[in-house]
Amino acid sequence: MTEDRLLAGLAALAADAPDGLFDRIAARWVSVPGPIGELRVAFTDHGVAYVHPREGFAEAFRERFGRPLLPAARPPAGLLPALRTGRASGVRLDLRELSDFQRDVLEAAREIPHGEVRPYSWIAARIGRPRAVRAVGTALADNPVPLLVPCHRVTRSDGAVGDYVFGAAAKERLLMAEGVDLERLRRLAGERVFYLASDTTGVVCFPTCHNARRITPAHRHGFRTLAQARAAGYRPCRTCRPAQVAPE
DNA sequence: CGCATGGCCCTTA
DNA sequence: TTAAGGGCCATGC
Repeated sequence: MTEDRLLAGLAALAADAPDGLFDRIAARWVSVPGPIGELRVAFTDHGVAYVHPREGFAEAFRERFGRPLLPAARPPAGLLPALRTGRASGVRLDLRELSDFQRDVLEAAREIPHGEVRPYSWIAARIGRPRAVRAVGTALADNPVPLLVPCHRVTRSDGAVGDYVFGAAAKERLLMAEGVDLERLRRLAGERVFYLASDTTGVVCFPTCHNARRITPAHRHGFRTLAQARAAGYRPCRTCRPAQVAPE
């Protein structure tokens, strides 16, 4: 269409423009392998701006950003290892289009370690808006850079996996590939256990916290709420910070 | 213990 | 300016 040619023309002009101009006008894209199939990734000089399955990528990008796209010769620094390992700390992100709230949500989600999960309410508390739980879900649904911001590691407080921008099934696959024992989490949730404590350390954790995984069964105690764990004399783990959910 | 309900808050139309 | 609705949550049967 003529609109596409106009955009392509603008992009070509922008590509030859002085430093800094290009990424205010356009973006580049590459096709890369991802954990759930081939992905296309758009980026600017500021970092990765968009991650989307190959199917429908260009249309979705245009709808969202309304900017021209040019193919890139090579992926941005750190992208391939980030997607291969699921640890994305080494890749820069371009989140300039987002609201402050959305950026806060994504930054909090980025703190969740590989192989672990946290509730939506944990994110809400972490960014200082403990009641904005639904809004957190909305912000994650709009995450422009899934996988790099691991929104698949945000799950529901009742133990269910919850929804995902690429579908709940993909979320489960990603988590299992990271070593999250969903079966065990479901079993615990069935017993209404959402926190695990150790009577040797006196610390209470989220079940997937790497500190919780090492608790010897004989010393492990499950709790339904953080308040109950506290009442039993446990203090919240400083690594997984379950206190974020129920401050006080 | 599964389901319904009211609550909350950010974004968009 | 307002209103509606969403990757949720806590509570109450």
